[in-house]
Amino acid sequence: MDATRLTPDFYLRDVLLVAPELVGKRICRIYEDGTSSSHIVTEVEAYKGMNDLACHASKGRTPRNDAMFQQGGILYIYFVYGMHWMLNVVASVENEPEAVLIRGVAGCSGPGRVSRLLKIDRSFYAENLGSSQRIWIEDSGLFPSILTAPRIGVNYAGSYWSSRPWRFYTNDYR
DNA sequence: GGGACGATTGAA
DNA sequence: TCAATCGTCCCA
Repeated sequence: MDATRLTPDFYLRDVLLVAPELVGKRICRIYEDGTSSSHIVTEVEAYKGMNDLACHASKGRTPRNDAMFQQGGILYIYFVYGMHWMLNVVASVENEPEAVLIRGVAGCSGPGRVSRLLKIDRSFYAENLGSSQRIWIEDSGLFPSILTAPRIGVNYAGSYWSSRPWRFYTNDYR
C-alpha cells in the first residue's frame, strides 16, 4: 500500500530543499474507524533554525517545540489561538530545528483546516513518518510548478524574516 | 499565580 | 475588522 512512502533520508536535508519538494507529494492517513484518505500537498512554509525569528526554535528548546530539534522525518504538532492544531514535518538532522508547516492540500486551504480534515491532534506529536501506521507521505510521481511567497502570519518576526520567500505552493491541483 | 500572545479561522 | 479560545512561557 505504501510502496512509495518517502524514506527517512528525504527529510534529513535542509528544510529549504525539503519544503518545496513536499509540494505535490501525497499525504496518506488511516483513521481510527479503518477508513483512509490521501491528499496532494499544495502549500507549505519552511521554518529554519534558531536564527529564524519566525521559527519557534528561535526562542530556544522547550517541551513544546522539542520535536523540531529531533531528527527529521517526524511530526511537530502544536496548538494555536486556542483552537487550531498545526501540522508540521520536521526536516534536517538532530539539533538543527527545522520544520515544514503544511498549509494546504488539494481542495483544502489553511493549516488549521488541513489538520481538521486529517483529524490531527496532540497524539501525533513526534509521530514518525517512516514507520507510522496512521499517517505517512508518499511520492506521487507528480512534478507541479512551484511558486514562492513570503510566509503568512509572522510579522512579529520583523521585516527581514517575514519577507523571506519561504512559502512554497502550486496552483496545479485546484 | 498572573498575564500576554499566537505559523488561524469564520463571521460581521 | 474582530471575536473566539487556551496552551505555553515569562515574570513575580
